[in-house]
Amino acid sequence: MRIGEVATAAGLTAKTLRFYEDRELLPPAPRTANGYRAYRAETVTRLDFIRRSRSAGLTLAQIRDILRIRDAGQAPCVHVRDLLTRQLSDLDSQIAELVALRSTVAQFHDAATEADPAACDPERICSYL
Amino acid sequence: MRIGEVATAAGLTAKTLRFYEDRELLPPAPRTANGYRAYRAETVTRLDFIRRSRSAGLTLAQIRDILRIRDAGQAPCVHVRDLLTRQLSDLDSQIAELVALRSTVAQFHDAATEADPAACDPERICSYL
DNA sequence: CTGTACCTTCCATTACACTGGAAGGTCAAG
DNA sequence: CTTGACCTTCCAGTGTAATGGAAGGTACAG
Repeated sequence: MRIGEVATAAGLTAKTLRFYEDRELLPPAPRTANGYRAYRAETVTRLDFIRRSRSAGLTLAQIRDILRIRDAGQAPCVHVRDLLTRQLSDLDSQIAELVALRSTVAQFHDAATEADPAACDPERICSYL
Repeated sequence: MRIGEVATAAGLTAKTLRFYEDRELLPPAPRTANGYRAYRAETVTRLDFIRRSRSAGLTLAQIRDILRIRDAGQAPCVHVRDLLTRQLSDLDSQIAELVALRSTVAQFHDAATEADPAACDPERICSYL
């Protein structure tokens, strides 16, 4: 399969596949006589895995590490479990941060909605913030 | 006041102040005979405003726009109110996205915790994802 | 022979807010 | 006279995941 075929099958672009090869998520593809990349059909499966992992919010570097373990012939279970645990707690922190920010902004917003524009002190630039 | 003094007073670095000048959050500072930037004490107030705005999650471009309005002699109230309204709804979307992602990851994580590593199919790379 | 649809590499760019470093000027103290 | 702490400009890089485009090679149809 040529790069465009694989890309279409995986719902990506040829550019992205070359980029993934550069980032070592795909092994260097064997080439045909004219220099075109020649992929096996399993590559689509691998790209599906990458897509699922991306949808779990894993970075390309994290996915690359999982793939390296699998490519070394080992089961990446333990690694993946740890990754997901960390990902969960990262998400919890991020959500907590955003919720806190939301409440700060909501306060500013309430102040801005209720306050009297005439009370503004130009020195302070904006009395709502 | 020289740049280092102002930076220290505002809890920033001289680099950041030059960067803010470049991004037009600070007007070009007047210079002393030797070319050093000479700031008035009010600059610290302006930087405090910038800090408060940053802590509300506003971008430097948004803050720059507020400052432009104020520098033009007008009260930026209405603009700020709109900005905060949009900021609130942006935050709500972001939080919703992260919460959804968290639930996806939690499912993967539960699968990874309960599943049997022996059931892994190397072809699929990782049966948890 | 030409058009077109592919493919190749390499370099630059996007958004965000800085940060690092090079190369050099200025000023007061010791 | 040198050391050290400042200051100046300008260029490049950080991290993320691609995307855009130039310049050129390949394959096949009409």
